[in-house]
This record gives sequence, C-alpha cells and structure tokens, in this order.
Amino acid sequence: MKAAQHAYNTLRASIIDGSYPPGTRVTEQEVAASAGVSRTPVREALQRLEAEGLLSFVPHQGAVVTSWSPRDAADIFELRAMLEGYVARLASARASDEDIAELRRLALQQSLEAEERSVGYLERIADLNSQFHQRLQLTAASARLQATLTTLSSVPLVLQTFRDYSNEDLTRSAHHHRELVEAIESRDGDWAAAVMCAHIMAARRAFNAKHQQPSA
Amino acid sequence: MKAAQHAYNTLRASIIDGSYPPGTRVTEQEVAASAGVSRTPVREALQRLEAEGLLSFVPHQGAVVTSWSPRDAADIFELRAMLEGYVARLASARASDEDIAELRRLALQQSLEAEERSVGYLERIADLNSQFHQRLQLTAASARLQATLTTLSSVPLVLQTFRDYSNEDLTRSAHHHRELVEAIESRDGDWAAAVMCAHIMAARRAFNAKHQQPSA
DNA sequence: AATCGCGAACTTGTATACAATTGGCTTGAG
DNA sequence: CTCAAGCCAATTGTATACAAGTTCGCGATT
Repeated sequence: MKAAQHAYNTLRASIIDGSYPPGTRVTEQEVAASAGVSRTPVREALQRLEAEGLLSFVPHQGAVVTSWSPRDAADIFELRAMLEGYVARLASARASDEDIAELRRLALQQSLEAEERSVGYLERIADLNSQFHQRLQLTAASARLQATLTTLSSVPLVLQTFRDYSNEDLTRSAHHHRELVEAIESRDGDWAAAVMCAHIMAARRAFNAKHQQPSA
Repeated sequence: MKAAQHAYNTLRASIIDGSYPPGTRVTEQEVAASAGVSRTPVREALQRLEAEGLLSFVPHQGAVVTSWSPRDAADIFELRAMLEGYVARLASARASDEDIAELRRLALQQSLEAEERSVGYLERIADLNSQFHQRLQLTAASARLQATLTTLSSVPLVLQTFRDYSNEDLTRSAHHHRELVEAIESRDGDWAAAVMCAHIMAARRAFNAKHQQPSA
C-alpha cells in the first residue's frame, strides 16, 4: 500500500480508538516511526486528517488531536440531521434498483448482527452503519458532493456513536435503516427524510445521555 | 511568506480567475516553477485545494481542475441554502454587539459600492460579500465547525457568482445583507434564515440564467 | 532562592535526489 | 493502412538532507 495511505490509516485508527485522546500532540517523526515510513508521506496524512477535522495545527507546535466542545457536538448533530435528511430525500428520487438492493442487504445484515450479538458485533455493526450511510450519500449525490459530505460524517463523534448505544438503541438503529430502505423504494422522499432525522436525533440522545453531566 | 502558502495562493487565484479552466491537468513541476518553490510545498498546496474541492486527483495522473456538472451546481445551491440558513439562525442567537457592528459595517460598505460602481467595484463587492458570509459563520459556529462549512463556500461556483449579477442583482444582494443584520439584531432566527434562503435562491437564479442553455 | 538570559535540542518547513509506475510514441509486422 | 508491442519520457511517490525558528532547560547572577 502507499506509504501515505498507511500512515493515514494508522494514525486515524489510533485517534478514533482513543489511543490518542483529544489534546494530544502528534509529531511527524513519531507517526513516521510508528508507521515505518518517512516524514514526507506523514505530512500528507496529517494534512488529510486536519482537513477532516480530526487534527488541528497549532503554529510552530505541530498537530494536536481535536477536542470537541459540547456546543460543537450539538451543532454537529443538528447539521447531520439536516444534511443526511437531505441526502435521504435525494436518494429517494435517484436510487437505482442496485442501490436499493445493496442498501437492503446492508440493513438486513445489521439487523442480524444486532440480534445475534456474537463476538465483535459492535465493530461489525459500526462498519455496516458507515457503509450504509456512505452508500446512501453515493446514491444521492454526485461523487464530487459526496466528498464534501464525508468530512462531516468522519468525525470521531459520529464513528464512536455505537459505544454509547444500548441493545435497544442498536435494534432501533437497524430498524431505522430498514425503514429507510422501504421509504426510498417507495420513492417517498418526505418519509425517508423524516426517518433519517429521527435516526440522528436518537443518536444525539444516546450521546447526550452518556456525555452530559448527570446533574443536568 | 511560507512557500506552501504562496503556491496555494498562486494556483488558487489561477483557478478562480479562469486561467486554469475545469478539466485542465495541473502538474506539480508546473506549479512549482510558476510559484518559484520546490515540489514539496506544492504538493501541500495541491492537497489543500483538493480538500476544498477545486482539484481532483486522478490516480497516477495528477491533479485536474474540478469540473462541475449542472447537477452538482444545483445540489450545491440547495445545500448552501440549508446550511447558510442554519448559520443565519444560529447567528441570531449568538451574535455579540461587535459581531453585529462588523456585519453592519460590511453590509453598508457593500451597499455603497453597489451604488457608486467605481472602477474595480466588482472585485471589492465580491470581497465584501465573502467577508460578510465568513463573519456570519464565525459568529454562528465554533471555529471548529466553521472550518467545515468553509469548504462549501469556497468553490468557484460561489466565488464567481457576481460575474453573473446584473446591477439590480447587486443592489438586491446588498439589501439582503442589510436585512440580515436587522434580523440578527432583533434576534429573529426565523427571519434571518428566511432572508438567507432567499439570498441564495436569488444567486441560484442568476447562475441558472447565465449558465443554462438559453433554450430551456 | 528566584529570575533572567543563553544555549542546545527538537520540530517544522523546504529542497533535492531517487525509485517506480504509467501513458504516449515510435516502430515494425501483418 | 492498421494494430500491437516495446521503449522512452514524464510524473508522481518517497526518502533524506538541510535550514530556520521555537521552546524548554540549565546555569549564572542578583
């Protein structure tokens, strides 16, 4: 694999799984050593991660892992509700038969995993979920626009959602996806957008329940 | 100035002013020579421009200036209407007195320029417009989120808007901005969002009038 | 003991050299 | 005349070497 891609994957995984907590300083050499490549491709990886919002560059100090304020979190959920709702609406109008088939496959698989809960199911569900939303974006928008939307969905905030999910939340999430497929198949953009909105709002609630001070 | 920044500015200006039309292939050496720096900072500049959507990387071939399909254009205006409307709503709730004062200053200045139309007024108006929207985003969102929103506003599609504007359009645009200031000052989020939406829709109409085949 | 100043090490930023892969062009054969 | 195959050139991808700036620590001085 390309060295830059390798460095990107390595560092990104470390950030998302929590090995590099928010606020951590990340030096180029450190990443270079850890990925076994030179600093040149590492700089490329750092820049990509900065563009995606996972890192911030502090002048003359290097990169630090982005920390998200409660306000950031609230804004991001709000934004996602709007944008992904929009995506669901577009997808309802533009989905091909293959798109729908693939979305259904992903949704059903996720339902299965949510029921069985065999070892490693959380990771697999997170992956299926990402694939579902990504496929939806690909269905809705031209590739160009999809790249723009991706940046909003890749923040750890979103990716770690399932850590905060109860079993009930997991089942509900899978149900939402299957309902989305149905809405899209019947070309009902309003329905699809509403389901997606509910989907995100449910995620927000789970997030808030876990991360807000219990006093509030 | 930093070499990477210089390369970025140079290339970006060339893309926006049309020296590099969509579809043009951009090689690293070419940019390096034109900016008088080595390839290393150029790669950094190319990456940033790719993240902003002005360039696309074709595997093993380099970067090409992004070309936008009519569908892309339509989607982008739709998205901007949603997002900037959201931004206007947030700004209504969060703007400080200084924010409002600065927004008013920018809006009034733009009105003046739109009336006088002295030499170079189009460039100055474009700049004032960018500043206004950027300030609004800064007012509405945390700096972190603002960075995400920026990527959507920097596409040439948006920056070149004023080329398609008639004098009437220019006046209306300035009016919109002043109305926005008023809405925000009265903390009326609904009003602000609606005005912003109209603002974007007007831009879309001007764009479509110029770029769609006249037969339609 | 505390503070100011100097220096050294670390980190980023840039340049250059080298490797690898690809696309185009030329040349030859059918 | 056309098509295919191989070679060459161009371009990206990576590594390393070097320069400049900054921060932290140590020591000296008050």
